[in-house]
Amino acid sequence: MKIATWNVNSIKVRLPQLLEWLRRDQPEVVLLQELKCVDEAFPAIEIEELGYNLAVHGQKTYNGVAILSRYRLDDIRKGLDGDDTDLQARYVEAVVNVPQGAIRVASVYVPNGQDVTSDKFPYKLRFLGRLHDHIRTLVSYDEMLVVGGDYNIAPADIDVHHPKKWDGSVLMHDNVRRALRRIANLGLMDAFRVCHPDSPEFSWWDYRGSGFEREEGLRIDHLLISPQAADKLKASHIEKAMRAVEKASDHAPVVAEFTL
DNA sequence: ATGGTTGAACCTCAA
Repeated sequence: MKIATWNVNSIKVRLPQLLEWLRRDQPEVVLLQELKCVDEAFPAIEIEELGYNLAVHGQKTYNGVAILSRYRLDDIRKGLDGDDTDLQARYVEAVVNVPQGAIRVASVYVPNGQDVTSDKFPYKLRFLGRLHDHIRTLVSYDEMLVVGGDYNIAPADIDVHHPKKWDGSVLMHDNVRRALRRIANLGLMDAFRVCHPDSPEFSWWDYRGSGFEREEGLRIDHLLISPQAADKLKASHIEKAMRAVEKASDHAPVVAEFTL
């Protein structure tokens, strides 16, 4: 059973790559971020034709998240509690009905934060606090849980190609790292890091400055898994080759494999 | 050198 997360940076532009990848790798569940389209514009028919059920939480121009699943989806939830003024589409959750039981999954697009002096930075920290509070409830269900997405956080220096160069960046700031550890401390593990304790691999490379060609990447996309899911974890990898194609997203998919 | 690239929508913003 493969569960993957991928920030597509526009589902419209990336649809041919997504369809080809779904046909080739056949992941059972895919968590998408940065759709950059409203629900009505989501290419549901093309994806459903490949056998996927959908939970889409779209938004015009920015953000937008979705769940694709080969199994039926129940209990679909869109958005996080804690701030009625936050209208950004950054969270969608559902229960995947596998024959062996149920797996709760969520696709999350944590705000980038732009710069520590920007008002987007405190918004990022507040969002992470709301995510923490919601996950605290989810872990109490004692079920297989996978919260995947673009966290816009490199958890440790090994997750940054050149930590000195990125010092001060909102992607590796102490406060956001602390916010992520606070979520992990609820009992969630980073699937890729569990499988590869010492590998300096990345999931995002900046379009600017030929980041990918220079191998200047960061690992900011994660699959956080509950102990019940970690017990079944078999492998995890990053689809780096998908960052090398023509018209690539700036993110590569991160995949975790489970033996149910 | 305070740049550079991409996407969506608009003539700029967000990443």
